[in-house]
Amino acid sequence: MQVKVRSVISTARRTQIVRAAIETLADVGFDKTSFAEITRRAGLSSQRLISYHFEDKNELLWQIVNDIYSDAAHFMDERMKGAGSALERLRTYIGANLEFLRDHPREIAALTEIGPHLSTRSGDTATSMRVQQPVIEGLASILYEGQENGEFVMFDVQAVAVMIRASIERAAQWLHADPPLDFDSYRQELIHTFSLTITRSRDSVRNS
Amino acid sequence: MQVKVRSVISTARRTQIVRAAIETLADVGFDKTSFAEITRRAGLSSQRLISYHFEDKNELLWQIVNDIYSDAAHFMDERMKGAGSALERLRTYIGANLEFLRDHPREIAALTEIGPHLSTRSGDTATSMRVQQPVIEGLASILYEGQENGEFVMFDVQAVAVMIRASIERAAQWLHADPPLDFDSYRQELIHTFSLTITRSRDSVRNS
Amino acid sequence: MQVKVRSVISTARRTQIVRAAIETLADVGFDKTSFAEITRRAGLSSQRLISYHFEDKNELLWQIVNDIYSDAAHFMDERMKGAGSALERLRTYIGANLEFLRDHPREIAALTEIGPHLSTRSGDTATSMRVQQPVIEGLASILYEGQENGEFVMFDVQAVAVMIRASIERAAQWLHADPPLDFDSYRQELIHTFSLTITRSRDSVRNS
Amino acid sequence: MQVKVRSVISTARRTQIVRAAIETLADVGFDKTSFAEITRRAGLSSQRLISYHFEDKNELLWQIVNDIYSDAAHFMDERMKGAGSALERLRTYIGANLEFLRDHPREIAALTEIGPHLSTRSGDTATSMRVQQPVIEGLASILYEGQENGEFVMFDVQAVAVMIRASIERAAQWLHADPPLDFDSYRQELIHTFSLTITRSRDSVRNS
DNA sequence: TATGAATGAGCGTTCATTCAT
DNA sequence: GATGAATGAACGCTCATTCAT
Repeated sequence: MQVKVRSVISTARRTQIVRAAIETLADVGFDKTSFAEITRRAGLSSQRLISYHFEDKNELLWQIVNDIYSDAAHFMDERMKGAGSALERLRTYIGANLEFLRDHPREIAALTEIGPHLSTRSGDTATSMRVQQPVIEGLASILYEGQENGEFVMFDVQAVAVMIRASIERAAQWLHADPPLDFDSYRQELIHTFSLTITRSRDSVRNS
Repeated sequence: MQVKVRSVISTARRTQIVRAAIETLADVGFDKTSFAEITRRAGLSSQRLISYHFEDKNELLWQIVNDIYSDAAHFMDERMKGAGSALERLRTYIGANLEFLRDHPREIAALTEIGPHLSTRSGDTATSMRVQQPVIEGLASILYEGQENGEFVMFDVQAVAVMIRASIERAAQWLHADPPLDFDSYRQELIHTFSLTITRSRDSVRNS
Repeated sequence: MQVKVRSVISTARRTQIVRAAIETLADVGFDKTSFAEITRRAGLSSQRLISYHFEDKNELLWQIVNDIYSDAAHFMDERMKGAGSALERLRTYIGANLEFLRDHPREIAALTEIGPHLSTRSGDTATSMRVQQPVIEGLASILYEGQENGEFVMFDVQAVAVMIRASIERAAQWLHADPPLDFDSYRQELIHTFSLTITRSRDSVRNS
Repeated sequence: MQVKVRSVISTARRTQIVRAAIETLADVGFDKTSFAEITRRAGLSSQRLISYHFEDKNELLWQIVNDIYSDAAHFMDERMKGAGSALERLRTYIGANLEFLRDHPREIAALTEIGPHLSTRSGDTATSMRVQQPVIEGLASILYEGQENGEFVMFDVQAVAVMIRASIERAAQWLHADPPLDFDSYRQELIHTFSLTITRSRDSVRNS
């Protein structure tokens, strides 16, 4: 796999542009995030600077997504280090995720805006599913682990993973809504709810 | 408030256009849903027909949203009729919602596409929050009711309502993903999880 | 086959634009013939007028080519009417072709400029060969006819047809060069040369 | 006239670039032959390398043309050495020209692409005439010679020279067309046709 | 009620070239 | 001798909308 070597100065410029693009996306939304608008906000000398440093708009978008995902992954790894049992891992996972959301509202907003507009590098129709799938799987692996070692009861891992991710991600928009969701309360309810459901047998109550 | 009177023929045309717009949105996404594209797909005589029957693009979008919400509301009302207790109402609410999602994939897809692009009539920055707020409140009222009559324990209603809505709405994209989520299983897990959390006291287990 | 119906006014506009495009191509060459330049020269109110009346640049190009070919075909048909024998037909063909070239220098210049830049409607790589092939075949049919009825001797029809077309078409640029080619003299030499070669047996002199 | 002195290494680089440019022109045509594209194909380290070694694009184009013309001239000189009479010289001229075309398809393709885009060094509008004029004159001198020593009859030398050049040059595109022109047959017909016309008096047959 | 015609503003992208080492 | 970085100008094209019947 060919890895492009970039100079220090080039990398710095790319970082600057990515930063400006994130701010622009968060402020005015995807539709109005044109190269011209980014240029304006970043105070770049020319719009051409962007197309000079990025192959095309899609490459810029991917760079943004990757940068943010890298940050998030690094943050998560740090937090997950101390976690032992599957239950503890799950609680840490949820808590850390919510904290990242809370502390990086603009990055998350940018991600949300970009979501539906990502094209695969080969030009195929984009599908945000493809980006979310591995995220779901990461969470699912924690749940499987708990089931295997007997910490958790049996349940539909896929379904529960989707619910947890949905509940985490949806928090992003409500945390900065007006009035905002109460962060600590939401985290507690979220952790409580899913700790409960994965530790209580489905035998007793069956519902249509 | 001024209420516009429309002739039968005008209403029929609007319906036709709304239908075509929904199909277009579901097929090609928001970005490519131009008046020209809708015109093409609907076989309309002129693109001008759309701007004649709708003030502007935003009005068309609102019409689509309102039409679909009306359908959904009507469907929900029918299903909620027989439900007695708050718990039963909640379970019916979740189940009916999921069924509507499953049975109206194209309408939901259209709604999803439109979501981030709705502007208020006054031209202000759009906020999908404003559309979702009353939906959350509708659900919250069921939860409050259960708490008041002692069916449910005390918990953060707002938080739980958000989680439930998130879990419902996120189902839409996974139900038609490849491979798809198992509908019945997802419904069961969803109902089970939230039935559990609203009936079990938070006293015992406190988590960070 | 779907035939687009155009209003009188639309057709007039298209004609006006095609005319302006021909003049522009003849004056400044293909590279500088942008929509903006055509707009300027034609005194159009907006560059958008062109993309309104033509699907894209390629459609405009094809319209130009077709219009000129139609004119040429009509002119040729008129002149060929009286011609009887194959030899007479060939001489008329050559003479009429040269006259059209002489009398329509700007159209020919436009055609020459467009030549290498035509794309097939399906977007495939263009090949000027595909446009020239039928022209060669039209000429070849005259030569075959003469061979069959004994007016002409046997020779490589394809080769001679290519030479005649080359000699005709190349005249276009020299007729308006500085100093210009002498039209009457060129016509006479051209007709003489090929009348001779198609009526003299190849038996006697064979050359490497 | 100022003659630029170039180092060995500089000359080698120029040659490399010229070669890459020829291949690019032959493969993708003039329009897509940008510095960036040439750089890519040649595996050059930077697009800047081209503008470093060549004043501007036009100088690169002229270098290509001159290089190819030099090759052709050298090839022609070799072949023409043995030819004695004017007729023999003409036949050799035609044959050798066609062979060069056949054996250097990519160079000829490059030349054809460049043709209409050459500008004079002073920046004036290009004229391919100026490049072709001396070529015509070289051929015309053979014809004049034959007329003067009585080998050929009297005819319009300019006209016949243009026809011969046209017939030679047009062969280039048909030789590599699909299906291709038969090379040997075309050469024979070409030589036969023009041998004939320059040795037969115009007195007898006069045509309109 | 419907339509054709027109339009200004904006888009991402491409180009050869220049600046500064 | 070579290079990275930067740049203004232009391109074809798309958009929702307005004008005028």
